Amino acid sequence: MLNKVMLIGNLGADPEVRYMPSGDAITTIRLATTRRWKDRNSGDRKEETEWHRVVFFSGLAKTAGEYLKKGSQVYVEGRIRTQKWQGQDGQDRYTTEIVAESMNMLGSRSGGTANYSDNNTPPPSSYDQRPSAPSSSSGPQSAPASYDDFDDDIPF
Amino acid sequence: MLNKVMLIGNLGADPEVRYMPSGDAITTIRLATTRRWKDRNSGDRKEETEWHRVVFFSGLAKTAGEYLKKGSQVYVEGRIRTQKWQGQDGQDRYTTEIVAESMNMLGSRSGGTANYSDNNTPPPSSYDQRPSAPSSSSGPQSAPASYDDFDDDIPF
Amino acid sequence: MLNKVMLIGNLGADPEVRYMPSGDAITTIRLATTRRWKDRNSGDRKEETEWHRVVFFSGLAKTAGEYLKKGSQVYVEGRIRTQKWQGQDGQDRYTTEIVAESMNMLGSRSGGTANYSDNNTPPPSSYDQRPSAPSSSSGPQSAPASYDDFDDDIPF
Amino acid sequence: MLNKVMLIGNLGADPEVRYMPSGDAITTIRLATTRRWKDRNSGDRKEETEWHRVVFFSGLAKTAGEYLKKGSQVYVEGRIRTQKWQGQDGQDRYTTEIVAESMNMLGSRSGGTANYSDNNTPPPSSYDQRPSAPSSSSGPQSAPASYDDFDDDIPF
DNA sequence: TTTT
DNA sequence: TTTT
Repeated sequence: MLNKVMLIGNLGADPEVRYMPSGDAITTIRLATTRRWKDRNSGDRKEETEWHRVVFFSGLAKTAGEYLKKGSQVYVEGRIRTQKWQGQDGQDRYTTEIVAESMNMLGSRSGGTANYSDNNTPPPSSYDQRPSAPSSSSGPQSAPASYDDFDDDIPF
Repeated sequence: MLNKVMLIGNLGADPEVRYMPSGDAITTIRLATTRRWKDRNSGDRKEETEWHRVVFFSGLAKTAGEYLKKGSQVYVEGRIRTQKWQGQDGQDRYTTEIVAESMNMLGSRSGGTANYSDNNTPPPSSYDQRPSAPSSSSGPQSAPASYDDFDDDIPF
Repeated sequence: MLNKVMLIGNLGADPEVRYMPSGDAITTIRLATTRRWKDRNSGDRKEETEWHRVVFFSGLAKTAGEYLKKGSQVYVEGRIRTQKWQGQDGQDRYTTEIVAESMNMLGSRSGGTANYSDNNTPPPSSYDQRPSAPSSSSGPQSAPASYDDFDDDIPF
Repeated sequence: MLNKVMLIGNLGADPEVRYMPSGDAITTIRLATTRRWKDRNSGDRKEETEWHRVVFFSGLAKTAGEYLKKGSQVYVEGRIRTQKWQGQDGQDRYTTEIVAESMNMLGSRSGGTANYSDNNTPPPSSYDQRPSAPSSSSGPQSAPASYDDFDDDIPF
């Protein structure tokens, strides 16, 4: 019942943003996580880089598309999803990806706004997707990417 | 920016349920997690049990209060919170607890309804708190503990 | 740098155990995690089951092969790994799996030994893989499945 | 049985390093995690900072003591531990802390060696504690802080 | 006491 | 393809 993925890594390229007929954004990134270890016998340092396809929906997609870029370090939390599709040869293929449920930009101490676009929007340091909440960022060209549209108020 | 706790353990006692003036429930449990290891030198088996105070709010509180009981095995995800208070001697004291953000009852394959109260409500196997959503379970004595009141629909 | 997966689910079939030339076991399971939610518009209950291929090595493989079976509920922690291979048509294919780093059998209070094989070995409730430690449980037919072969002693 | 904590935060002060009679280091940090949300009714932005006491042992303690400093952003994984002690008034007191099991320095792209001490040691970007392995980095002034002393080799 |  |  639990299907949770937590990644900290760097983007191999700028995000790709697509749009749904509804106007909702879908953003995809390629995220590298590198594991380092010493070989048990030889003592050699080894490393292995794993590339993850991460998909963001709704408000998260907008934020990811705006603030992430090639090289960014990011924390992503989400779930694993494997999708089945048909190759041109008619055979089944499977693609596994991470559906992001929240993200956090990391290491943004150094630059401040310099890491982000040319306006002076405060950078999103934390964002939690709340798919059920009404998409409050109404209308085109609303205020730049409020990255915390939803309430999180817990009594007491 | 990340403050996440994940526990799998058993309740040491039945949940305690309190009510706010607003009528919202607040449920508290004591959860045991046991770590087992072998002593490096002696080779002896060792074990250590840690007790956690876990607090549930809103809809989660209702569910936890209804379905959990002494001995139940449960997965809890949440965050750490330390609260300061004053002892009678005027000195500062600190209490650390886990604020639950979601939970999952475990091991409920065997019994089905037997693990729960006397009605034949299907047991809640997964529940995600969405504090911002309106508390839809309207009115007293509504249908027994809808444990997934909120939408989670993600486009595509 | 972080690549972490946490799953709680049930096995869709008995584990498959293979052996390396070295004699080490490699165990593979198919694990189902089910997500439930309500459709935002229709209000309908929905659910989606995701199947994960989980691979265990070394001591973990032995334990998983011995104690897990079809239907078992288990907690698995590990990392995502995608492997590339060639189809018969010469095209690249990718398979994503979870490399297990620790596991926990769940819900085994109720049943006790009934959930396990015919001897009265206590069930493994927690196991941490320590790949670097020597595989101490040497020889055939050693004491039944010591599931915690390695030291975890932390000073103080 | 699972007792896992994952934190990403910033150090409020330089680490404190103590030494055991055995010579092993024990390092303690204060780590801030900040949660931000919007008030449900007023719509006001709110934030709350939680301070965590994190304790590192063995090799991890050495690394944490050497490379972390006030303001550093770090990922810490560990477990919750509550210790009981007696106040001067003879009453029981409890202190909850996080026992670190691994850590990762974050956001160190910008600075490179500038974030670290005056030698040109490569910064530790990932470190996993393996308490059971022999503390191989023996002797004073050994090669500067090998942050991955232990083997992690997993057979295919 | 950190950080954004 | 990223990063250290």
